[in-house]
Amino acid sequence: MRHCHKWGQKFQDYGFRLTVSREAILEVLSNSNTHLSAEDIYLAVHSGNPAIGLTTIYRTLELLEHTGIVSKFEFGHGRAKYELAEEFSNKKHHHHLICKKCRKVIDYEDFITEEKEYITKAEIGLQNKYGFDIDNHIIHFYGICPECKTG
Amino acid sequence: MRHCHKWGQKFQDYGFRLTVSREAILEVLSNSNTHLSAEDIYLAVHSGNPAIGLTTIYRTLELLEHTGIVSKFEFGHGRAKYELAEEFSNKKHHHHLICKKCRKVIDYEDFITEEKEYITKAEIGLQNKYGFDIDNHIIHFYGICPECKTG
DNA sequence: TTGATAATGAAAACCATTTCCAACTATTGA
DNA sequence: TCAATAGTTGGAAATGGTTTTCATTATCAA
Ligand SMILES: [Mn+2]
Ligand SMILES: [Mn+2]
Ligand SMILES: [Zn+2]
Ligand SMILES: [Zn+2]
Repeated sequence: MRHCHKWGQKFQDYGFRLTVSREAILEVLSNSNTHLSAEDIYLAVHSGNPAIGLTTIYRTLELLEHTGIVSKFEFGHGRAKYELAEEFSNKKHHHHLICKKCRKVIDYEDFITEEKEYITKAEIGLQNKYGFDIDNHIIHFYGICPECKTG
Repeated sequence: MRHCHKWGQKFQDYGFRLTVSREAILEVLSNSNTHLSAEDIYLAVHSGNPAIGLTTIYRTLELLEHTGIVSKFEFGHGRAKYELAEEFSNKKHHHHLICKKCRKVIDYEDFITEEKEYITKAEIGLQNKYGFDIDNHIIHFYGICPECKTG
């Protein structure tokens, strides 16, 4: 095992090999504090290792999402965005505030205590009523950001 | 004014013409109680009026979303889904429970009282802190449905 | 080493959505 | 009534993010 990052073990536990490309992609994701598109990651990885192709980025992201190491978001802007999952990130549990005009996405960590209370109650109730095993949720607020209001 | 549907007025208030195609599309949307893709709507509309093209479906849906008559959802399954907005639908305020395996989407209206309490507080707080004008929110729960668990 | 299996890059395919454009339709004002 | 104007339309083509294909290469266990 090359590195002993927290994600490395989990990834290998799934039977996947921790290759140079895959580590480079995870490196980019953990050094970023925003949401990255596949192309963003491709360009960043490329500067250190130009041999890595875009196909590998997509394939790796699929595995990382499947293993729960990264979270994939569709904000409705035509391309998926990725970020390290809560468990592997230095970011806290957060949700998203999205400007409908300029498409800016803000991470916010406010009101998480109140949220947790509501989410927990809803999850338990929905699991009982609909028989789902719920393991994830998404909350997005949509509006117009201050820059777009005045601009 | 051909019909006096609640949406007709709003649509024309925006300066758009209420054409046969557009009414046909709205008719399909209001007779459905699930989320429809552009192609779903195209096929349904086609049975009554084969002259209406897919391009018109997309164009009309864009206008309807812009005027707030329909809501557009990206569940992450490759195609957008549409449903009549709360104000024009006979459905109540609801959110979505999504199976990660079979991609089934369940509308639920449970825990809306508790939700409203949390959402209102968060909206006000976020508007103050980040200066956004928030007018919409989305809550999705992801998990595995009972059929996919046993199947 | 060796052989089996997994991972890779480049090019091509895919496919939902958008764009273009020429024809058509509704509205307006002489 | 009749243009002139502006809005709407369908089909074909283009777009662009993502996935598939396939031949080659890297990894790992024996
Ligand atoms: Mn985020
Ligand atoms: Mn719904
Ligand atoms: Zn903005
Ligand atoms: Zn299912």
